Amino acid sequence: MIAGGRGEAARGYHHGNLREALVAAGLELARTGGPGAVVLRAASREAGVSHNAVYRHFANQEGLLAAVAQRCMVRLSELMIAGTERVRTRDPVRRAGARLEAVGRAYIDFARSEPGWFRTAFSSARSHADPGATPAPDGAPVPSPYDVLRTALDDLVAVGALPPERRDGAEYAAWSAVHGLSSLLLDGPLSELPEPEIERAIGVVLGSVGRGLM
Amino acid sequence: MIAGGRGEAARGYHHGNLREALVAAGLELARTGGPGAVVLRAASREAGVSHNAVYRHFANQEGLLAAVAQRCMVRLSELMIAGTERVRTRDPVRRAGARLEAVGRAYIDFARSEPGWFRTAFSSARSHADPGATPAPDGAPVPSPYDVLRTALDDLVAVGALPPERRDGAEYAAWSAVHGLSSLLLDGPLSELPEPEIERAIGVVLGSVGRGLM
DNA sequence: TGTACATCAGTGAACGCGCGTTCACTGATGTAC
DNA sequence: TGTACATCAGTGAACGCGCGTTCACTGATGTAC
Repeated sequence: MIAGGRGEAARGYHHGNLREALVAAGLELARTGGPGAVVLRAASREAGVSHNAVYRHFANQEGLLAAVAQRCMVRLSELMIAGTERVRTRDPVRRAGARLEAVGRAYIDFARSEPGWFRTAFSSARSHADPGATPAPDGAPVPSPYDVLRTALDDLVAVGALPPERRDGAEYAAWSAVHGLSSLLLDGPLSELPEPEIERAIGVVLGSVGRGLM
Repeated sequence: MIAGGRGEAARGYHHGNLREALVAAGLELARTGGPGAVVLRAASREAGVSHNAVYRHFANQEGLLAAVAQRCMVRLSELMIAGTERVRTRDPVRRAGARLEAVGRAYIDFARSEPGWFRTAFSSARSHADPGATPAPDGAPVPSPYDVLRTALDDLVAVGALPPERRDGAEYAAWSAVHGLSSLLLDGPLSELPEPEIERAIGVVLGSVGRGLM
């Protein structure tokens, strides 16, 4: 009961897990304000700590932002994985197709329901999504969104739904379509579309991805 | 020789065309630094004028940025139009297809060659690309990028290359793919791809757009 | 078990920065008579 | 053609803001003996 997470107890001079608290505060800031809102002083304020305590755990503000961005990327991955796992279709061919669609839908859902996090995930100049697995928040490695997409495409080939000669580069097409729609819905002209039209656009894009691969 | 544009002459107390000079300065700032670099004081500095003179021509900094963003959007439109006009194919069906591809390629080229302008064009919370034609820099109305894309798709239907029942919503699919690839190449993980692989990705995406429509 | 001491994780004050915006102003321009 | 005056487009000083970062510091923690 003493050393527990965020409770009042054991909050003496030493915080206990300030790094984690700062990332959590940064996530809260990013959620509403996007990457620009992840500022050092606000994060430390929210963590209840003087602002230069941050330098004990991060090289500078950029380091904090990078940690927050990576966390956002992990959340995206988790949602994509959860999406594929929710598919219950029995037929292998149809299941592989449904999984690819679920991956895309999860991506777009994340962007729409958590725009601040989505923008933050892609804010750091240099990628966090690209290289294989990222060290996860709780220790277990989490595949990148890119990995999740690749797996879905590989499965499509395995069940014979995607011709092997079309597999090469297919991630570019699928990823671009889904990422582009997400961006346009958040910051572009499509942000003003009424909800039913948005749903239709999502359907069109996901459908076109499927057909475009064949 | 007296009232000419940017020359030394006739630069008395009154500037002559300060609004235009400020937008030009803003464009220069946006070109290298993106939307975040379009700050009031730097723009007025570059225009050789005290910083509060800006308020004679724009309500505030946001107004200046909006004007710059709109100009970026117009440039994108112009490049897309120029791209379609460069197509020389005779056969109507193949020409319509080549034009759509040219539109997409121009879009991606703009993003890659002028990333600051591309980001600025899509920076304003509310759209500048969506509604019909925008009042152009020199007076003549310029169709929005969206208009250009629509025209290309309509042509595709007109020549029978795109089934009419596929026309509806087709702009979402095409635009998303091309915008998504542009974004991923600028700010996402794809920014680290070697040049030949980037070319391949562009080819894959444009090809998939074509197939996805059919 | 007790003590000395190194290390670590915080504090608090201060720095300089560029920003957007407001204020009262003044010099230039153009128009009415 | 000349003059009075309103309007307009700039100036210059000042405001308050929150930011990132650095400095010298101090209280807490853990370890060697």
